[in-house]
Amino acid sequence: MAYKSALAALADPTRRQVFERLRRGPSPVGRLASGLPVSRPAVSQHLKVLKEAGLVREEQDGTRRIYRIDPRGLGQLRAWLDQFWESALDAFKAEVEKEPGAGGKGEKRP
Amino acid sequence: MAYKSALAALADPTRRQVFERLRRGPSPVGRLASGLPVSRPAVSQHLKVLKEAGLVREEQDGTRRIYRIDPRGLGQLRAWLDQFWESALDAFKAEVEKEPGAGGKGEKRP
DNA sequence: ACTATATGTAAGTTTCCACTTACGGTTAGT
DNA sequence: ACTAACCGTAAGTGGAAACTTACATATAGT
Repeated sequence: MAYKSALAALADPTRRQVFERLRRGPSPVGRLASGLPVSRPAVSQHLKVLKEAGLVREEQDGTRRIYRIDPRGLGQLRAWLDQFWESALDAFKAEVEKEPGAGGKGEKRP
Repeated sequence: MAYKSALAALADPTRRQVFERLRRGPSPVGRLASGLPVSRPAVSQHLKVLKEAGLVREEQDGTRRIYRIDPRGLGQLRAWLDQFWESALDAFKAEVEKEPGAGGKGEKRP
């Protein structure tokens, strides 16, 4: 049931920027904050939300904390999405089979 | 770039309930609203957001509007997620290969 | 034509959240 | 021990957004 917090976390634009920046590899907080239009404490708060959603992992290295993407939360979100994906495809297939002869409104060359 | 609005749309709990209810098949607005803890106009507003995000489709049938899940927005969201999925797996693999002999902290049977 | 049903929209309110500034804590170096 | 660097947390504030009530619109049936 962690897909809920993952969705809420990735909904915010700034938080998404932080997350997308981590896609290029692990990084300490200060480096993430530089280049972003918000303050460093804001980035810290965003990282906390991402961490609680299972989307990032934290590792201490001396005085800095290295953050990296955690595949766990990503996997749960993907699994949740796939449910809808299969349902939507099934429904679409069933609807196409229900219309026998013509192709419906989307007919090619009238 | 529609994955942004899709994420924002699915972040809200009530909107997610509407969307998950549509997973069982198409439905008019009134039926969606009954059984939800919010008013019917609220559901209408949520459906508008979901529609603009490409997550649902609308079809008029007499005096009612039938809503159903639209695979388009779902697909874009899935594609965006897969980028991170592959990146995260690559990074994880590279990190494992970087530690040669021992298995790190996760060693089995010390 | 009139009524009832089903839905979208406008206006207003309240709650929540992203952000900033200020502060405290921890580690490395001299 | 003292200083500097790096980071998390607390408190406060502005703005967005989810919700309700009230109103407008369109279709179907008699």
